[in-house]
Amino acid sequence: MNLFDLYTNKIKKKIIKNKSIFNLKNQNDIKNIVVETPPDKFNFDLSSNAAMILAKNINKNPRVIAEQLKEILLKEIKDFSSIEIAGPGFLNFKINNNTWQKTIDSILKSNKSYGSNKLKKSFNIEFVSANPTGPMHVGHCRGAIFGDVLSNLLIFNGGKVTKEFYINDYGNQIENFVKSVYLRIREIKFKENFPDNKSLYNGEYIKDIANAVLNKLKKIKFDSYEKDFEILKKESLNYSLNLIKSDLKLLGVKHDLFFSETKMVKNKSVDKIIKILKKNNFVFEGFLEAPRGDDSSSWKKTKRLIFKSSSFGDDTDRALQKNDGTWTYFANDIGYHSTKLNKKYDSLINILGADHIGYIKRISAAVSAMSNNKINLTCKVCQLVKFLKNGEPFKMSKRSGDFFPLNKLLKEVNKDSIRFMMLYRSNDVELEFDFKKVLEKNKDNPVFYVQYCYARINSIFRTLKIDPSKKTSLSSVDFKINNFEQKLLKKIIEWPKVVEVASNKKEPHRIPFYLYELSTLFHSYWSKGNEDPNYKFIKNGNIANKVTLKIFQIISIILENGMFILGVSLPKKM
RNA sequence: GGUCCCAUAGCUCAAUUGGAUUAGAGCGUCUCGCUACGGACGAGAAGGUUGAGGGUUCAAGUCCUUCUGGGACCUCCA
Repeated sequence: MNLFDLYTNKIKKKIIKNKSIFNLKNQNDIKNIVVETPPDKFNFDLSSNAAMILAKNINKNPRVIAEQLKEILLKEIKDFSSIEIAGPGFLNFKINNNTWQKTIDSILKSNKSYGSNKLKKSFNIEFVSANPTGPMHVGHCRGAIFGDVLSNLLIFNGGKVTKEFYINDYGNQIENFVKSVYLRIREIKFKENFPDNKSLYNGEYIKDIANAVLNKLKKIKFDSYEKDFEILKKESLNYSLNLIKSDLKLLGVKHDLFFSETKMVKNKSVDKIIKILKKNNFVFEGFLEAPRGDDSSSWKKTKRLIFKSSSFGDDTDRALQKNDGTWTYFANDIGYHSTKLNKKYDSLINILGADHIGYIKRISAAVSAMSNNKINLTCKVCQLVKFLKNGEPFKMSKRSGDFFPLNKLLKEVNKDSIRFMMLYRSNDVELEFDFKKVLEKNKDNPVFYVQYCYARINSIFRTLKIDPSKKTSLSSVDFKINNFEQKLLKKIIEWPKVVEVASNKKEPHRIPFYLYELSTLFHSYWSKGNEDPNYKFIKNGNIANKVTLKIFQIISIILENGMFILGVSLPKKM
């Protein structure tokens, strides 16, 4: 039930039916016709640019065409009580009572699926993919929530989604990590000093991991790093991956698949795909210039495999092999993405942090090369989050240094507030997260404001002793609405459109903004009753107008569906 | 030197995938409304050359281009 699509199609059909009047030669010429919500000042329910699009194609005055269209639409579509021509040639429509009644009942009937556009596509969304070298920090939080909510959104909209976590359990970083755990164990067991070395991980949490591993591996002597490496690696990675999983769980984020880089390297996925790319001339053997940067001393100009990413929009070609001939991170990632392509998703999506922007072009190039330009990888970037407390930059204790663990944040702020606020910004702007403010119970805090709206609606149903999920038919009732209800209905029919746009543009922030606006209209109506008794919707313990009740039922359905997408709770009482 | 993101009211941000003589919210400022259906709210006012210039379009905050300012990134790391 998307009225905008419904009437766009109806209007197009009527134009095609009367194409001689409009001199319409090609049906393609009207593809830009849309039905939208008119600005509030016009006091109409729907609007369309149809006349202007037609005018453009046949070079006529849009207002003249609007007149002709108005006649035809009023006569042939029975759903409008009036049509007005405004501005340069916009058509504004008022929906008649009969159609409102049908619309309301149909929305109530669709209930938990109201807003879904029955999109039939499959998606793979890779997000978080934090290095398994410790617990999650707050920097991961925005991307985690973004990915999770985008998934919920696409699922709600009818898509099939696989949520994936790529475990970077391979390479130098992992060796440094394992070595750090080993040295911490030596410190605990033999009182050896932990060396001062930049490449080692010296966060406090490494001690926790060391203790846990030590506890589990009681039989091992820890007298040789080389000898114990494999078992140490296995246990350390396992432990930190579990830390990450438990952090994610606290945030309400759950992945469908954890994909190990090591496993993929071992089963030769990388070698296979690079062989294919080589065969297709996307990979060649050559030399690269020494990289800019402070550590070019170890650089050797050796012959290595290079991917022609510049042929697919990247700025330069990229190395697939290191000095020693082993695969680069990029090569492994190509292997990883080839396994995603093998699973035949309609669309691949990666959620990245701002610090990985430079990586987008090359991995997108690789996906294009592997799929013959058929699949493109959509990368959504989440900009940085600035953490504040009462407007001041938040500083961690000296002990923990720069590392701000996610679970510490979760101890101060509940998951609902974190989730909602992390989405209350477009993903490509920096976000300020003040975790004093998000706990306030007032209008400054949008999470609360939306939840409060729902609580108020439920209080009405409690007062009336009516089960909010019970639906009665409107047909026998006189359809009468006031201006507040009119505005609410206008907003209500926007919901499927909001879901559609958010889903198409992959911009989940549109959901909380919409819920906030809907709540505003409701709170405004509620307060009007105090000012003017004519607007009280309960009179003598009974509902004054049954239509009002249905509108409130619909609002609560939308709030439920919206908060389901956001993964935020919605208490009936506060 | 390069790539990408951002710039809208005093502050923080929206803006229906290019729409409407009047660009919207919240906070802050000023004014007003409560023993109610839950005031944890609401109503009103003031506040703008949408960073600057040029272009495309019937229509530009939105697209293209140049410039200015802010941010992220620029290993064969992960």
